[in-house]
Amino acid sequence: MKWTQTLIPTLREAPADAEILSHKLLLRAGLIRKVAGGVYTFLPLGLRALRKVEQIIREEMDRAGAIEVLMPALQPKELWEQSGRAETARDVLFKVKDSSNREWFLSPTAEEVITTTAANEINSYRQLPKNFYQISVKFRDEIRPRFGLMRAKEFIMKDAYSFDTADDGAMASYKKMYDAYKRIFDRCGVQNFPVEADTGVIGGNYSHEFMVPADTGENDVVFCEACGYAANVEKATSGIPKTATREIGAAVEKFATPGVVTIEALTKAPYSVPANRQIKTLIYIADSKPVIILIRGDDQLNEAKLAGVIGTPIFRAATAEEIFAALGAHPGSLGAVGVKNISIFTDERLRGANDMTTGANEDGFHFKNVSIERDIVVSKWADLRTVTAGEPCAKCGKALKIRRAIEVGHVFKLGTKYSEKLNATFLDADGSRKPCVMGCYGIGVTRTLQAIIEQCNDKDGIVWPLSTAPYQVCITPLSVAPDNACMKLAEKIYAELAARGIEVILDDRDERPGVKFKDADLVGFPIRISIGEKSLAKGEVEIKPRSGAVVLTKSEEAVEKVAALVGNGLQKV
RNA sequence: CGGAGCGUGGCUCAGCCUGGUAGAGCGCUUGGUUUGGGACCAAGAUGUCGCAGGUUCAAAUCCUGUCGCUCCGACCA
Repeated sequence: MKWTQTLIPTLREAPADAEILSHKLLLRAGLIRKVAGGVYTFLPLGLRALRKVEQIIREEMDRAGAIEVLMPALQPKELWEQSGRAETARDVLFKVKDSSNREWFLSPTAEEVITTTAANEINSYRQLPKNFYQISVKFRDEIRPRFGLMRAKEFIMKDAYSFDTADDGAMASYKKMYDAYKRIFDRCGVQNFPVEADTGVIGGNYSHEFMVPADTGENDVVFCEACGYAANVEKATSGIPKTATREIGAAVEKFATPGVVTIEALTKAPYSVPANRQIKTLIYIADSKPVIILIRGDDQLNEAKLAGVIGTPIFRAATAEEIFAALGAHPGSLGAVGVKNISIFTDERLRGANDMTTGANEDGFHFKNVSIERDIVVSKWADLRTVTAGEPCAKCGKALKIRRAIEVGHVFKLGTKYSEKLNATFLDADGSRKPCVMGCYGIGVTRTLQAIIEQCNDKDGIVWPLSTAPYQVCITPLSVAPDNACMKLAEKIYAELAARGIEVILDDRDERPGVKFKDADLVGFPIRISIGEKSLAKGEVEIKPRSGAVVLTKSEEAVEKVAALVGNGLQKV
């Protein structure tokens, strides 16, 4: 490709609405342009890099035995009603109507469609297992798109769906995808690691996310350097001790706490109740009914964990009015002592706790000497607290750490949730009809592209891994006059590299050398070949890896050396 | 949806407080001089100051509404 033929609109300054480095570089290097918030056009260079990521995914999915299909973005509303997700996923669904007023959803994923396909086309255990995948545009009605391609309304995703006859087969399919994901992200040239994950509203019971470490990521990952434990903070647990049981049998006692409405205030004189001897009482509305959540005063509720036990995907924190209606007191004076007819979910860390202080459901009063199991009717015990850095690892006891990361892939073991609802059944060898056991596996392709840039850059611009660079080699003749020796040699090397299947761009712009060098660095081509009159007079050209030093090379050896660099993945000249 | 901020040429921004016929740098066009890390000189082109309404002799500037964008929060397959 000739630079003047394509369009690479580099920018010296980043548009003001780009916040994080990778977003700025995407714009400055001329890879994408914003059409609207969360909606982007891929320009030629950006598309090439995107196709590289897609191709790696295709190769690894194919290697893992998955088969490619393409499903519609436009999906009938009825299908989503059948699975129940029209309701549970309503906030992220783009809804459209056609001219005859029929309702459609723009697909954020395709469990419904693929499961229907399986229901129609798979009848026998002899046809299983199967794993279908597609790479396609997906839509999500993001409340707040941000960070360029990271969180967009429209994005490209690879989604795959496995169908097995039984649990052990489903586990094997899951493992294949897990291994394929590791290969995919390694090949993309980014640091990545799998973590145990929450399953969210997609359902299922076993899941891992693939994370790219980055301070600008939107996930907190808890990990243990000693034993390798790693989990999304939504899922993570620790070996933190339960609340100490004390040898005090005194009865519950009400005491006045005028104006005290925070845990913090109660820790101070004259009350001096440490936060770890307080019970925090939170009210949520689940399916229109109030529920009480109890956690220790020094802990934070983990809503993802709560979602797993509360029994409905539709819940939210209660308003002050709803709280008063339910308990007769305002936030800051709430408690569960003596409460009946409201479900009480209690964090495991409070099991056995006594000598605790909590609100009395009367503004301005608290109870002390509260024993959870004696004084409160707990509906369900569960792990509801959020792990914090420094807590002991549940597996090995060493201190846990927390870091930010970008979620680029997610694998789920789904079970039979969708196959039952959408009748994806098969006739087993024993003649019985069974639902397929499913798994689903997503990769945010456009997000992965940005994650690569977020991780692979320096002060001058992007530093593409060879595997995902839009072009592997950029040839920079310092003079572009057609009869100039530099340009003639550039054309020759260009043709020879291209003939070897190397992806090469020739910067044939009539620009000053500085401009060309700056642009090549900004865009981040892995290898630059500079051809100037000074070195050419000695029969040499320069080979410069993007992140390495210039190597002077005899011009007739340049093609061979660059081909070797590309061939061995840029290890050495 | 709650809180904060911003909309002025392709990009970055000044001007607004204190109303008086719209500016700078970069980019773009033309000519010339340059030519190994974002050159220089000269001459140009490019704006309904987001949109609508109001106040005023006069509005980029003040007021109201509206749309869009960004950040924090809530949300997140």
